[in-house]
Amino acid sequence: MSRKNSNTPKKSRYPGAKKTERYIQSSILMALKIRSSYGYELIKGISQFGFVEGQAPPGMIYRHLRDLEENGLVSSEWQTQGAGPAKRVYRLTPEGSEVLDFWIEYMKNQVEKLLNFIKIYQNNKMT
Amino acid sequence: MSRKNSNTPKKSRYPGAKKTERYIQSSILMALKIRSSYGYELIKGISQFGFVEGQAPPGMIYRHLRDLEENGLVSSEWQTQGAGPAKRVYRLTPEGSEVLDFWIEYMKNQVEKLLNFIKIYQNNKMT
DNA sequence: TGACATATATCCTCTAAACATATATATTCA
DNA sequence: TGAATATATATGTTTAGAGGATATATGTCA
Repeated sequence: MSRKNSNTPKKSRYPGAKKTERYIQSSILMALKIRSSYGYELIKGISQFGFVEGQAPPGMIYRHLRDLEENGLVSSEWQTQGAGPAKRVYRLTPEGSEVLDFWIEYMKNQVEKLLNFIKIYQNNKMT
Repeated sequence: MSRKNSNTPKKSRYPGAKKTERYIQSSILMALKIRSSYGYELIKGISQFGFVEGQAPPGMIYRHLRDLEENGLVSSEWQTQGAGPAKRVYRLTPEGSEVLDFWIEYMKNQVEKLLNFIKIYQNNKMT
C-alpha cells in the first residue's frame, strides 16, 4: 500500500488511511473480559487483538476508559500495592460484557458484508 | 440492538452507532467498475453492495465523486441525450480500478482481523 | 540526584460521516 | 397550463471519533 508515496493524492481516501474504524472499545472490553487491567497495560497489550499495531495511543485508551466507566461498562479502583506507581485497575461490568456480545454480533455481520463485497468484485473482475 | 432505547447511554460507542466505516468510496468504485453511472443512480443503487441501507446520502455521494475525480480515480462527462434532465456520467479510470484492488485487499485483511477477534472471544467466553 | 520507567490524564486538530439545504430540468396530472 | 412531482446535481454545516501533542506524578536505578 503506497499511502506514504509522495505522489499519492492526499485528499483521496485510501484503504487503511486515517480514521479507519479501529475497534478500540471492543478491544478494551475484550482485554478486560480476559482479565482486569490498567491503562498502561492496555496501551501495551491491546495490539494482540489485531486492530492496533504497536502501542495504542494513550489518548484513545484513557478517553475510552473514562467514557466506558461513565456509562457503567467498566468500573475501576486504585491499586497501590505491588511494584511501581499506583495503578487504576479496571474491571468489566455485566453491562460491559453484554456490549462486548453486541460487538461480536456486529463483527460477524461486518464479515458477511465484506465477504459479499469481495464476491461481487470477483464476479465482476473481468469486466 | 437497543441503541435507540431511551435508557441506553448516549455517550458510549455502540456497534453500528454513528460514524462507522461505511466504505462509500469502495462502493462507488465498485459500481463504476461494473458500469458507468451518474450521481442519482449511484445514490439509489449502492445499497446493493451492503454497506448502506436504502438510499445513500446525496452529500456523501457527490462529495466523494468530486474528490475521486479530482484525484483521477474517475472521470466524468455530461450526457444530455435520453430522457430526463442532463446526467453527469462517471467512468472508472485505470487508477480508480487499481485503488479498488487495494480496497479488496484491505477488506480481506479486515475479515481476517475480525474473524481472529471473534475466535479470541469464543476462546475466552467462559471466563 | 538525575535519568529512565511506569502510570495517568487532558487538550487540540483533523477526518469522515451525518444532516441540512438549495437549485435546475423534465415529466405528470388536474 | 400551471402546480406537483420526479429526476438530477451540488454545497455548507455540524457531529462523532481517531490522531497527535502534551503534561504530570510516582517509582526505580545507576
